[in-house]
Amino acid sequence: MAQDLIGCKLCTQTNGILTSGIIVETEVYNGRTDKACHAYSNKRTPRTQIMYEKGGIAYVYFVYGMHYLFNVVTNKKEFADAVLIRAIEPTDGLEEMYARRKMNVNGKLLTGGPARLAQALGIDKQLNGESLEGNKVWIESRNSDFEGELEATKRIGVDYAGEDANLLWRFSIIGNPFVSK
DNA sequence: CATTTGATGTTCT
DNA sequence: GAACATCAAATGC
Repeated sequence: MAQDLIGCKLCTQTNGILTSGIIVETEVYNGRTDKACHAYSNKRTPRTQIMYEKGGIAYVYFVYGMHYLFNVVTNKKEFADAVLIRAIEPTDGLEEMYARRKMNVNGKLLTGGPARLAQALGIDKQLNGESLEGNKVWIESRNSDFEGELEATKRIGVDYAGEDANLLWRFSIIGNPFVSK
């Protein structure tokens, strides 16, 4: 799923304004075997509950006191798996993204990074649990002429997860300028 | 350039 | 009370 999502277009629409971007970097989280997952060992808390729903909805959570991160819930009901969207390449609604990010130039600082893309797309906890088939947030299929080449690397910021920190569960398009380094 | 540090609040123990 | 799937500004070369 994480590999298939790359090249697809993530879209949001709030107050009638469309903003979107092509997904260029993702990470996998597995709720049964992965110490880096909030739902590791099938842990259920008010926060993780949303990951146990049937796939096709958003999991949005807050970290470091100031950032929202956007994930796609991917598995069957009761199987808490998710894919974190780490970077997108902006396509629609550039002006709105500049305003939300308080910036005025396109580049990796606009949407390269999980908290940056969430801010650019206007994603916050109100979208937690939202269907990805609705009209607030959705994902469009990859273009048939998509030619990006993927690489698998270690996940970012999960050193606390012991050996699971070494899993090659981060996927990105080789050479894409919006991918974090 | 690289590295450090401060901002900030929700979640879980 | 500690940890946290981060970022940007400030510092040190």
